[in-house]
Amino acid sequence: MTSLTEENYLKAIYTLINAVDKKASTNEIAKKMETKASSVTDMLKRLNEKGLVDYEKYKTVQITEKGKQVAISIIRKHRLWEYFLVENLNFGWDEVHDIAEQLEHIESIELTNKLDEFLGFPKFDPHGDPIPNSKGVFPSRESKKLSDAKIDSEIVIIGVEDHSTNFLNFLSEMNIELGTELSIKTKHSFDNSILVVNSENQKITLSQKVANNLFIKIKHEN
Amino acid sequence: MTSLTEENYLKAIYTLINAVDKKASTNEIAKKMETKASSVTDMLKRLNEKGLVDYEKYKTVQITEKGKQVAISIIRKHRLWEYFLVENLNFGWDEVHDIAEQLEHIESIELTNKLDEFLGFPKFDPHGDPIPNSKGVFPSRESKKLSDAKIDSEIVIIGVEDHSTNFLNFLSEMNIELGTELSIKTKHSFDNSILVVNSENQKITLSQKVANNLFIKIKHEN
DNA sequence: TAAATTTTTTAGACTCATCTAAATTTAATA
DNA sequence: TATTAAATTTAGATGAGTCTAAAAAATTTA
Ligand SMILES: [Mn+2]
Ligand SMILES: [Mn+2]
Ligand SMILES: [Mn+2]
Ligand SMILES: [Mn+2]
Repeated sequence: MTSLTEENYLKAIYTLINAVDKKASTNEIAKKMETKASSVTDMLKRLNEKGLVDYEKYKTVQITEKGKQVAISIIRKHRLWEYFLVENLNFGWDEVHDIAEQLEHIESIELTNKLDEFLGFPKFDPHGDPIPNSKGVFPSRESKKLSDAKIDSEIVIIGVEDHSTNFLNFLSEMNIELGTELSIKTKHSFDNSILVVNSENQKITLSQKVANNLFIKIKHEN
Repeated sequence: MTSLTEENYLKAIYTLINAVDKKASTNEIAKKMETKASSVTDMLKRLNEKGLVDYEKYKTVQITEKGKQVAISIIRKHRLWEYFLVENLNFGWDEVHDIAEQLEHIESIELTNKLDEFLGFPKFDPHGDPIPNSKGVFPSRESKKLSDAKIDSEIVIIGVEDHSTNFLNFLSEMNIELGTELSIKTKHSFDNSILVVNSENQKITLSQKVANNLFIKIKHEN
């Protein structure tokens, strides 16, 4: 039995460990969980006791296979529910995260799998994040960023790195969503911003920060 | 803010008060909540403090308008989710209650209303229980029991009083579900059992206990 | 390497929700 | 009405999860 709180800690630890150049230190976990470092220490002891993490004091924590499976299962549910909310209930992609934060803790393997089937076994959620299957395996995908795209190439937006409502709203204003096709026109070397053109011939200038937060698939490299 | 636990207590108190010949005594609440009377007393103090119930010690509790609205909102969510699970995810009507017990606590009025819309604003859940609308109003319905049906009348099963998996399984074995049409043939006075015939000419004998747990609509009274 | 700073852990306290055992009040019965 | 029984509340304890303040360890800087 894992409590709602334990599940949230495991998810945070898992994503911290799997992010580049980040480690699951007490402070990092506290920041992600919006709690205090002392609370994290308490929880790490408990998770260690339950065999969900390997923890020795003053050393950075490692997640066990058991803990990893819990984390992946929570991520699977989160992303499936987000997909449901956007595709079936007509929510915007910027409105679903908080609701999915609640739904991801509903405990019923049968429910998760039937939901997956009902949705048609989607591989990616509304933000382009991969959805692990019922065995916990993530679909693979080349993950290039818009900032890596070459001039004159044609690309499709397939995901976002930053999931904040702020960023998603900004993209909507720029007429960018998942599936949007863009041609790369110019890269300005003085600020690394990129000029792109969409299928309706609109010119859009995107800052390096924005380009760094967009995952793409390359259609053509001229 | 109402916690998950408070919501469950309010739902229990509400249904106890609205059931015939039952009052929301400490012991009754404890029985329904599968907890101890002393825990109930603690919770009643807290709910009273929050203005969700009117409670004075040693007197039976009353629910306030505020508490009633919370309870109805939980019931609304419970029944909408049950409907979704049966209609969209292909669960059986005997499998959905426990999952709905979890889903009913998801907090998002927008989600509830969008789910309602997605489902086509259903009026009754898979067990025939009325679903309150977004304003908390229950659809009305004549609620006759099968045990009240007259000989030679034709009726439709529209609901169950007993929601236990046991009873629902039994009904499935008897080929009875919501919408099943039956003709009342004989009432045996010595044990009050009823002989009915379904649309496929199957003869089914139902005990008084069963007949007392089935809500019906009358189609014909010959 | 020693001092200063940052990170992490511990100690102790708090809330929510629960329990058992005992005390109190209410209801039933003789 | 007095006694007994049942229902209810109080007292005190526990566990999960959190916090602040202080101590201890690790890291950085001089
Ligand atoms: Mn999300
Ligand atoms: Mn997502
Ligand atoms: Mn139910
Ligand atoms: Mn129901």
